[in-house]
Amino acid sequence: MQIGDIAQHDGQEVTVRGWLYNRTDKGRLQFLLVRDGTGIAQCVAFKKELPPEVFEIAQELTQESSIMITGTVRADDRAPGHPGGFEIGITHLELIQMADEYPIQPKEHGVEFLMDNRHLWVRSLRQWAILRIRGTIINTIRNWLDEHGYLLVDTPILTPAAGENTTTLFEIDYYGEPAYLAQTGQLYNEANMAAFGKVYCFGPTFRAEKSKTRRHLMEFWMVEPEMAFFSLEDLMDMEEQFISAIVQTVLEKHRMELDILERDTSRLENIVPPFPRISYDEAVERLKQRLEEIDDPERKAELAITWGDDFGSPHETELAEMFDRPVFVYNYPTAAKAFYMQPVEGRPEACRSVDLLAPEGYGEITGGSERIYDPELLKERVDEIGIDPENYAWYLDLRRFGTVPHAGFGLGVERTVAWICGLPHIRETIPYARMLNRFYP
RNA sequence: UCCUCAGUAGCUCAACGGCAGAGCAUUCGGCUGUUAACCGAAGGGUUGUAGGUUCGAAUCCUACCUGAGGAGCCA
Repeated sequence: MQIGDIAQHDGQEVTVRGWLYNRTDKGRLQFLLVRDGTGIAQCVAFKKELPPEVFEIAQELTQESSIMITGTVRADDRAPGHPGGFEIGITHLELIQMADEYPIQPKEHGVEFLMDNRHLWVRSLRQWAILRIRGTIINTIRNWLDEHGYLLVDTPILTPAAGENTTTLFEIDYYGEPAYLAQTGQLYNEANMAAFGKVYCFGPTFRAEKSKTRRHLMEFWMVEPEMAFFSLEDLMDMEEQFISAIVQTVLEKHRMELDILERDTSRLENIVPPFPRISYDEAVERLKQRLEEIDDPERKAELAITWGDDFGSPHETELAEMFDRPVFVYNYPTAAKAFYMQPVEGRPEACRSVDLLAPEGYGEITGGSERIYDPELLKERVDEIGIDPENYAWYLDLRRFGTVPHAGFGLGVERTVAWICGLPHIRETIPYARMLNRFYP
């Protein structure tokens, strides 16, 4: 039996294989909290009802010892667990291994200690809940896209040049040539888009930025859809459907996990289309208005803004707090964005780009745009920013052979998990976080 | 890279210029309904590293190391 299905086994004799999560020693009565990966169940051993050698094992079990338990499931309101309300009256208990003294206790620990013990920390209840939700989010991303006519077309991780010129890359040695870990699959996506219409890539992405915040990882997962004949408006329509489906699926499948995380789910129920849409111009105006209401000089300096500045995270948080669901901000200044973004008609200083800001201070979870499809203009932009056109020859080629208007975006999986789970830090949203100065274990 | 804060028992913390302490974990004893159980006992320390001030430093000063929070950059 799997503990997750315990309610369907009331009154039956079952066998559970797993690990001891915690034990309460009441002398002739032992409460064993056992986890098997699908849930946690209380197993009860009475001295009177068991052979002495079996009870003795129950009495001596250490935290995280591996065991096999046979017993009868019974409903009992007092029984803790996930799901709770049922417990197993032990009739037989077999020890697989008596675990050494386990470092992580069911109590508060510091971040450094927990990260050093991440290989064990993933067994803990909160981490179990988070990573199960992550699994569902990833699964939903793929299902939704597959069901809506998108084809998964993988893009390379080892690449010969920068995807964009703006961020730092991890360089590696490729048989004597420099190569870089991919920071986006987007340029390849554009080639694939012309072959399959609607495509997406989904994989790890690497950024060697020296970022040290609750929102950054050096290695993170990103899904990047790219669609032929899509306008910026089409893109926003699609994104709000897509994001809403992810949130609603988690709500449907993971009430128990959200409960473990003490997530306020009323904030998530709101996440349905349509999402508010404001232009960058309007966003700047709203921030300026907001600034007039603020007296604290430090806060004022943080939120100061003039047209042309990219938003920092204080700006994003402030904007997002004005709405009860994610908000699209579109038409950013061209100078603040990547070279391949389509200019706004008659207004070259702004481009057809759109970021989606999550509520509750979680910041940018998607970033996308219409791409330049005119070959001359794209060539101009490549020359302008001074990157070597030779590295981009194949990319420029795409505009010579049947170029079409198209658009796409990238969604950061970990930021999405952090937002949906209501976590203060992104490091718990990925099994093994790679951060500045930390890549063990 | 910049700013701020913190490193004391396996873990979480106290002691803030005068004997190095508690809870949890571990070991031993007690308890038939615990929810991070409880009660009693025991073991456990080069106070991050190096230097300095002082009769005396975990405590004050300097440098370094490690970590955390924030900024920038971004998903």
